[in-house]
Amino acid sequence: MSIIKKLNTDLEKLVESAGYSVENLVLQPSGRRDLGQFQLNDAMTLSKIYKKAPRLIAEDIIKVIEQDNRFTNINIAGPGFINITLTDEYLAELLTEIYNDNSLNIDKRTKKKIVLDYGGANVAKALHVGHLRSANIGEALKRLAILLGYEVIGDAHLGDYGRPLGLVVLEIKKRYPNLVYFDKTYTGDFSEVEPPITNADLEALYPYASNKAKEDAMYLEEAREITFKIQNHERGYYDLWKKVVEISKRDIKQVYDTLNVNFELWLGESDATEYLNELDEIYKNSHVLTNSEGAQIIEVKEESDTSPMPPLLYKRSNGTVSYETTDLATILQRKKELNPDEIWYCVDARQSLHFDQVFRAARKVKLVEDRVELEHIGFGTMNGKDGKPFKTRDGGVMSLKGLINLVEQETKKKINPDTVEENKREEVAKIVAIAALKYADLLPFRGTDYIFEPEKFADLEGKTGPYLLYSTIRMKSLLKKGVNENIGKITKFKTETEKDIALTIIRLPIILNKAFDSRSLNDITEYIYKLTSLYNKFYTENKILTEEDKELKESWLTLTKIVYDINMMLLDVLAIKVPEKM
RNA sequence: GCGCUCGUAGCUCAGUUGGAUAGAGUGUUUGGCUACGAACCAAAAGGUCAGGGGUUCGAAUCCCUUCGAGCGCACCA
Repeated sequence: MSIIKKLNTDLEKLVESAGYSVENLVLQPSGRRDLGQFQLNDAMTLSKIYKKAPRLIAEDIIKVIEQDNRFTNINIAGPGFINITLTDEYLAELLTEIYNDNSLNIDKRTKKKIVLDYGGANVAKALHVGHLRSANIGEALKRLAILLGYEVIGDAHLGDYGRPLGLVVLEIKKRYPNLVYFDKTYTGDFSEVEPPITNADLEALYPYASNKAKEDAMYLEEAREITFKIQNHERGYYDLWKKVVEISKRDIKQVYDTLNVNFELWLGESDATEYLNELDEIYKNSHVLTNSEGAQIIEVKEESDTSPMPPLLYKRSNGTVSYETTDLATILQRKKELNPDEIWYCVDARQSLHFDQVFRAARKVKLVEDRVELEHIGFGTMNGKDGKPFKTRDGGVMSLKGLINLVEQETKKKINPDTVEENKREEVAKIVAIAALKYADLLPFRGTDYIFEPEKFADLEGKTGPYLLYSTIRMKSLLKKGVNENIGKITKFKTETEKDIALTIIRLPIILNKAFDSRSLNDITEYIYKLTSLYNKFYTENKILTEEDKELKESWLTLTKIVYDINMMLLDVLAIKVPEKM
């Protein structure tokens, strides 16, 4: 159990010993730091239950708290706020404990297995700025969950199955009609044939084919037929499609690597197709499929609905499966192959209706047991200044590679030539650029839209990734210079700033829990900034290495080490790397 | 039309299981490097929390309502 949690429990017992039963007592940082470090608001809530003036209750409570020598400066203010301060000795003791065992500053949870579906990459399409959030949030949530004791399997779940692939294969056929893949008389092994296509070709092919399909109904129909052929594993088409996936996947993986995003699984929609027959059996036997305008649908309305709920499209009238259906097949696949306790989808919030439908359809036939949680972790759209999904000046989408490059140009200019060797500057500039990008992206709350400005990501001062890296490296540098000094015990504080740092440190478990429960990283990004800026203030207020009071010097170095360790841990959760120097 | 998400400082965003005086960053003005790394630190100015009503000891937060924005509403994924 974490120190802060134990503190809450202890106080809860104290309040109970005063004659009041209280649930989930929370020691909050005081809004009036001039009156105390923490505040308890429970006297006001209790007054309703016990029908007694809150000030009288507060007086009863402080009488017992005063008996506990860990607390000091206990007072009542306003309608019944109880302010509490920890004694310096006790606070110092807590910090020393944390230094010796950082598990005292984290609340582990009971282990569960989570399959996390994130990334959102599609085959034959370049990753663009819209893919940034899913990758960043998904990867960070994964790492956070692991830190808290879960087992997490991240799956890229590539979009490798729908009409886009039909379009791409069709366009390849138009341009290279003589490829053996389209030769019905060819009987050889396709796996040995390399199509003359690069990833760059694919990225250009798809938009071309997509636009053409919008104008040309015949073309669209042809693409549909090819999609159908691929889905039915027709020789040649199916094999070419597999090659396309392979080429594309290599490039996608490279961009994710740059972003420190690593998937345990690289399955795609198509990998679930081997479960389609079984899925059909399940749905047919349950008699939930109905025909509608030639298509098969599943009604997912529920009696409790207060608004219309459209049915789920199970199979299109032309026989192809919809992506609702591949998602259902994927649930079945994950159930069979991984048997998770929870399945999370880190996907754009605009798809909430889709997931609502899929989850309902899955529940309807118990594709997974009721205990298995299915959760859509939707995130907001990156909009342009006009409030609409971001487009570049010429109306196109900005590629992720392009954005990374842009930020890297900025970080390159600021690398310190005195500390970073010339042959490492390129690499360091990249690490710093990725930090800037990821931190800026994780700073707003997950669920709301935010305005995307490339310049904002290239901003390197203030509340930014580079600020955190710079500060953390400076701490490390300090610790290195003080390597022969005593470290390991905090015995005293000299300034209020140090105590603020200490109080921030012991609140870490609350932040981690809140971030996890809200499935958003902004609590963590805010917290690292808060901790770091407090430390920087302390750093400029005091000269640590030349301090003559030995105990104070040891306290300061120990405090530095704790902050440094927390920063390293949290930056790792955010999947942000820290360079040696910058 | 129905539904979802929102509206907080010039700009970009936090804060919403109801707590005291609504916070950051940026921008503007100003001060601090012969000092452990100045991508740093400090200070000032900047608010009708979209408008109105309600609930109560207390509302940016909960309820109602008006206005405004974005998104979604089966044969794309």
